[in-house]
Amino acid sequence: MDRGSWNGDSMTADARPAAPALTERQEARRRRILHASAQLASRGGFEAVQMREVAEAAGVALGTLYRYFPSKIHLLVATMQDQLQHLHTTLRKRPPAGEEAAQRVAETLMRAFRALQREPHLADAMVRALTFADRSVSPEVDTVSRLTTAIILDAMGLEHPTPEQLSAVRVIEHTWHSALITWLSGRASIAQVKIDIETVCRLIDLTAEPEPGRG
Amino acid sequence: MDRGSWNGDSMTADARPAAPALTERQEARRRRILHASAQLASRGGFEAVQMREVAEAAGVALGTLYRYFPSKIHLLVATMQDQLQHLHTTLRKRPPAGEEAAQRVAETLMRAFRALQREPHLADAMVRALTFADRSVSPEVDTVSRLTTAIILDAMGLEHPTPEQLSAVRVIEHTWHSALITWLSGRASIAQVKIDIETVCRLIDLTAEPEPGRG
DNA sequence: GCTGAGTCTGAAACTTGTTCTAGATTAGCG
DNA sequence: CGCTAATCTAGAACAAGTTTCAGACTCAGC
Repeated sequence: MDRGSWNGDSMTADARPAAPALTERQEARRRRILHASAQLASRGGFEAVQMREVAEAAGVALGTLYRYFPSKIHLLVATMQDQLQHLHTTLRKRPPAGEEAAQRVAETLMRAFRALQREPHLADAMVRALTFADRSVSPEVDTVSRLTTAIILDAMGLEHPTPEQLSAVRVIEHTWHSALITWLSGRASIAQVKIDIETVCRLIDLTAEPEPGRG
Repeated sequence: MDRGSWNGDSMTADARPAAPALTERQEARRRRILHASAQLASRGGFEAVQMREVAEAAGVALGTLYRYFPSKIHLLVATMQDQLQHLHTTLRKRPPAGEEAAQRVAETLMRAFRALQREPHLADAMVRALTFADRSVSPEVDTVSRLTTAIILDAMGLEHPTPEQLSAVRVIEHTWHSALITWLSGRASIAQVKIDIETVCRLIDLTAEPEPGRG
């Protein structure tokens, strides 16, 4: 059971060694870029996020954009990181209310899903980038994955998941991403996504280890 | 220029009407193209499948390639269709031997997985195309999905699945695609993919309904 | 065999992600 | 303040997917 050494409390998902303390203006540039990216994505999805337009909207030269984010995929995955962090904070303020872990996870994911429905184009851009990412984006995609895992574990209310439970969580994540894709590409309805999420969440019950002293 | 009327003919149950009786030379061209695509993909994955190179390797003009497959994604999804059909035939010759449906499905998917491992670059190209496909490729992606469903249902040995079981199959497919992606991008090991597949296949047990009658 | 519609070819053009270059600006430092 | 290295800018250039077009070819029907 190796969980790596990341501590789940702080929001600094800084798993990259090469993050040498940006100046204030640089931090501002970075935020402008991410904002422009999200804005363009919201308007027209993956294709609408064109690097020249992002650069212009962010008031930054194309070369600079590429210095901050080495590819369009990197940019969109970073955008997703941003949005997920937002979601995580929101969710922590109002945790799901179900009695069973499976219920709570399903509710959490459906809440996230509804948030995505409000900006389907943005969802499209982020999810497509996430699944299209190749090895060069692995660290960033991994960060997103860890964030998602954290959100699900939060909903389950688990501090020390068993390997079995971690596997169930991974499967839930798989289903979550893939179901999103089928919805985004118009091959599955919202109702179907809901059913799939509820179906996969039943896996949690299978791995629910009877904790000593509980029930 | 629209190719116009394809409706005058017999209405076969085949849900692929976009192929109005190719001549022999056209069929040959199509096969050459798919072959070239698979070959280039095997060598260097998604990026190595360059439309100009596919055209040249297939001995066909670029415009012709685009007439047969309106985009690189269409081409690669069609390539996947081809390979899946192959796999399906192979699997039917030697069906999985497990006693439980869940076992058989897991075995089937692991067999498919091993086949993909033999051509990881090809797998990369096909799976990336599949998940990156947008709405314009929905029909083709759907065909692939139905093929996959058929393979899984075959392994389960089901003729008339319940909606619940179909949902489980969809979740298995989700997991299958997404697990493949994490493996291809180097974020999950082969062992982990195996565990995830086995985990999700446990869902089948949950929906295993006794054959005669329902509660 | 001749014709006309549809198809194929070769090549150029266009689009958008990415890279490169030369000069201007900024940040850190003595 | 003045210096130097790093960063930023504008813009050209390059790469690969896609589109377009004029002309050559194929094929079904006469």
